[in-house]
Amino acid sequence: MLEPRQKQRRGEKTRDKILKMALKLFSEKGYDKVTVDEIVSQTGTSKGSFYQHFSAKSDIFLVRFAEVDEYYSEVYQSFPKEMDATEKIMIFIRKLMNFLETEMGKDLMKVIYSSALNSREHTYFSDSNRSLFRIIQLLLEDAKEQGVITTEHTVEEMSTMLTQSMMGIIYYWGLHDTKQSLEELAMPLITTVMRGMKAEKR
Amino acid sequence: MLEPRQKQRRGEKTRDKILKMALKLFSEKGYDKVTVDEIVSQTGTSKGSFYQHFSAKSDIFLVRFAEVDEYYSEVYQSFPKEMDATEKIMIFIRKLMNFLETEMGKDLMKVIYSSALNSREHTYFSDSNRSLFRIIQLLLEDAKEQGVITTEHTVEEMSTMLTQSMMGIIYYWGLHDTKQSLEELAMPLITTVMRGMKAEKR
DNA sequence: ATCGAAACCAGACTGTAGTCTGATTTTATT
DNA sequence: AATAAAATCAGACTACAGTCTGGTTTCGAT
Repeated sequence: MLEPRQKQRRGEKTRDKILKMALKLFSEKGYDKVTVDEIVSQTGTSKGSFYQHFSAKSDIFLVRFAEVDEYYSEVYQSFPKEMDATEKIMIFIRKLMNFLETEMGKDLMKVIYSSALNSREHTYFSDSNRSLFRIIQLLLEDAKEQGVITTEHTVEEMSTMLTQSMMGIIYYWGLHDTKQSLEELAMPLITTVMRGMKAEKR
Repeated sequence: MLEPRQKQRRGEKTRDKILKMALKLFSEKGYDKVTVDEIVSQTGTSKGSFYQHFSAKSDIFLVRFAEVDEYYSEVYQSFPKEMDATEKIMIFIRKLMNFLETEMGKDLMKVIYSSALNSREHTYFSDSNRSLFRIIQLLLEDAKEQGVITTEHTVEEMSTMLTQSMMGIIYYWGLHDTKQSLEELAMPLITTVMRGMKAEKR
C-alpha cells in the first residue's frame, strides 16, 4: 500500500514511466528503431499496460505534441492589444515554426503528419489544428477590424489558407533533408500569402 | 513455350496481373483492407513474385501515380506560347488538382503522402515533385520575362512556395472529409499566393 | 545445343504493432 | 467490512508487411 498523501494512482505511475522511457528511447535511437516490446521491457511493464494507456505507439508523440496547444495561447496572449494585426500573425507563425522545430523536432512531426493520414483514432492532431485555426481566426478578425486586410475573403477562408500554407511548409520540410530551418523555409510563403491577402482587388 | 511474336516476358505478365488485381481490390475494399497475401492468392502468384516486382505494397500506387508526370507535360505543352503566364500557372494548377482528385483519388493520394514521409525507398514521389517543380519553374521564368511577377524572389524560391502550397492543399484535403472538391479547396490559396507574388513591394 | 548468368517465383520465416483473455488491484457503495 | 464495478496489468496470440533461401525458367553468348 502506498502512502495515501501525494500518492499517484498506480496507473498514472505506469503511464508516466512508459511515456518517459519511450521519449528517451525515441530521442536516442529514433522512432522506428524503438519497438514497443523494448519500451515495456525496459520499464518492466507489459504490452497490456502500454495499450491500456496509449492507443498506439505514435500516441506517445501525440501527448508530447499537446504542449503545442499551450504554446499557441501563450504566444497569443503575449501580444499587446494595439499591435499591428498583420505583424501579430507573422510573429505568431514564426514563433510556432521555431517551436515545432526546436521543441518537437522533425522526427516527431513526421510521425504525426504521417499517422494523421492513416488513423481515424488520432483525433488529437485535428483537434489541435482546430485550436490553431481558432487562434488564427481571432488574429484575422483583428486584422479585418484594423482594416489591414482585404475583405474579399471570409475570415474562415483566410484561416484555411494559412493552415494549408503551414501544413505545406511543414510537410515540405519533413520531406527534404535541407539545412534551412523551418522558419526560413516558412517565411517566403507566409509573407507572400499575407501580402496577397492585403492587396486590393486588381 | 509462348508464341514468340507479341509475347510478353513472363515477369511482365505476372507484374501486370498483380498490378491490375491490386488496383481492383484497392478500389473495391480500400487500400488497407487489402492484404498482400490476398493479392497474391487472388492472382495465383506469391509473395516472392510480388516483391520481385514491387518494393512495397504502396508501390502499386506509385506506379499509378506515374501517370501524373505525363499529365504535367501534356498540359504544359498544350499552352499557346503567347498566353499570359500567370494564367498558365493558374490553369496548370487547376487542372492538376482536378486530375489528382478524379484520376488518382483521395485514398491513393493519402497513401502516397503518408509513405513518402516514412520510406527512404520511395524516391518516386520526390522525383515526381522535382519534375513538377521544374515545370513550375519554366512557367515562372515565363512570367518573369513577361514582367507580370515581381523579381523580389528568385524563381526557385517562388517555385518552392507554390510546391509548398500545393502540398499543403492536398494534405489538408486528405485530412478532412469535406464535400468541397480539391480544386475548390485550392483556388483561394493559389490565387492569393499568385497575387502576393505579383504585388509590388509595399 | 550448351552453359552460365540473370530474371523469376514459391512459400516458409521474421519482426513488430496491436488484440484478447483472464487475473489482480483499486475504488466506490452499502 | 463486504462486495460489486472499474481500472490496471501480464503475456500469449494474431495479423500482416516485408525478407530470405533456394529452386526454376529464360536469355545471351558461344
